Amino acid sequence: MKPAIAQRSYPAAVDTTCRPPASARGHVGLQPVPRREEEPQGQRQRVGQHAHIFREGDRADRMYQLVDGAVMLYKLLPDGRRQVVELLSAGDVFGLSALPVYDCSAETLVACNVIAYDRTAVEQSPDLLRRLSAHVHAQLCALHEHAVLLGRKSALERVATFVMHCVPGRGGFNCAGPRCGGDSAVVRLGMTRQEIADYLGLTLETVSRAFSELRRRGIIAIDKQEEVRVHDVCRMCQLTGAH
Amino acid sequence: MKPAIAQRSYPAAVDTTCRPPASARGHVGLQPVPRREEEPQGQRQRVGQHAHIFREGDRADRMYQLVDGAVMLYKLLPDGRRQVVELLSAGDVFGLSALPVYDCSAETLVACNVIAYDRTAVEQSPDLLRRLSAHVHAQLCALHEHAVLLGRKSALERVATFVMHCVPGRGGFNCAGPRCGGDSAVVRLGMTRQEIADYLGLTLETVSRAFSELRRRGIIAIDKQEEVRVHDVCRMCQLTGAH
DNA sequence: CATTCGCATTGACGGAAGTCAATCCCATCG
DNA sequence: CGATGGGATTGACTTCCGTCAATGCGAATG
Repeated sequence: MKPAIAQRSYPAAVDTTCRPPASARGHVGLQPVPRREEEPQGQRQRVGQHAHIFREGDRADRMYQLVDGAVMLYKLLPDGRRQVVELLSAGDVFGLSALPVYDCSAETLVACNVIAYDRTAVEQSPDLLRRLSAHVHAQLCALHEHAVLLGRKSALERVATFVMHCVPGRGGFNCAGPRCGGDSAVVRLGMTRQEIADYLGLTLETVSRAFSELRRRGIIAIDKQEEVRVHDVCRMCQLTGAH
Repeated sequence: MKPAIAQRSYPAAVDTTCRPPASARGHVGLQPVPRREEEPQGQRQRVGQHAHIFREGDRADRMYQLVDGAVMLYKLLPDGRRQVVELLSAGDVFGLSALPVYDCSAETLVACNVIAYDRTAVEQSPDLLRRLSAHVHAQLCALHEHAVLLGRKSALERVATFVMHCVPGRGGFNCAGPRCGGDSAVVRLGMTRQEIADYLGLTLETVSRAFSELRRRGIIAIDKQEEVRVHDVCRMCQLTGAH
């Protein structure tokens, strides 16, 4: 009956609005920080690690831009399956919604600084809107790319893509640069296997096996569990399926 | 070696820019239509069925809004795997890109009317930008929802979700309305099994089997291959995984 | 009417990835 | 230092879905 695709499930959402359980780690971590004049109508805030900035179903009266750190946006199915729908880094915009409520939850992966804007203020400031739009368009492209990953890539390709995505110079999937030499790189993942799995549409076991397979092939070494040394960036790049 | 996930593949893209083959059905179908004054800086155009409006890798100097009809946006992997990343209907915006080239291809499913805007014109018209933003935000939510489908749903759930998405009154996944009575509905899919498969991250055989399974369970009847009669909308809704 | 062509359906089979469960590896802490 | 616990790894088994191939079906065409 229940699909075998269910993966490791999260505590079931309590009601039909898909609000995640309050038992999730971390809690409100928003701390107002003295207003900075560079951000005209926004309010700069500091958020602790593993804290929720908002949850699916909350009233969407504010939107955010990430100054530094990393945030993940995720959605839950009522039976507890989770999908991380976006990974955000500095500059990215989140909390936009066409509806009066947020369509997903936002949780920090590390301590972050964000700028919070009133939703109405954004709509009334053409300048602000234009600046944010550029970021939104980039995120649309990233979502398209991620749909390809989720819909068409094998587990190994997904993990390889994810690792490449974490390589500093080559972030954002544009790893087809002219000099794709066999140089190495060290990558900090900053996410647990479970979080990676929920981002890649896999289970944590499959993610772990993929890492082991990459290690077995001599493409990576796993130094400190969260730290991956990519021996041959070029070979890794070819495993992503995009080249 | 080659992942078993490769599915039925399309003619391999010719170069590293992932430009789809010119052999794809349909061709340039843009026909300028007399300027209408309701659309300040846009140019209204008619596009034939199965025509490409732009292709992945083309210079992204224009963006579009769909007036009526249906368009699909897709991306190709170099080995020919295809993923339809968005299905667009009236009002939706497409052709935005953070890069100077389009990140995906746009092909009409039926004859359409579109409004084409110069990219620069949009960026300089606050009013236009604001109006389009609302649609973009809705599309972001749709992409999030689709990521959940691709990452976490079974084949049957994917197909059920797709069919529900086509039910007129309940489009856009908001099928949890108060009166979810056992009423029936007739749905025009307007896509081949292969196109549906490429949208849902499946193969056409799996899509076909899912339809057969739904028929076997008495939930739908397939009248004219493209026309599905949903006997019990409520039961169908429960199969989507979202309820 | 018979042919053809594109698409859909169905079956048999295999493999990639999910499930369940045991073990391992650190980091933290009493 | 040993105990504890959260995460990661690995193995055995299962299953969903992809692959390959045969057949069906309706529309268009000669």
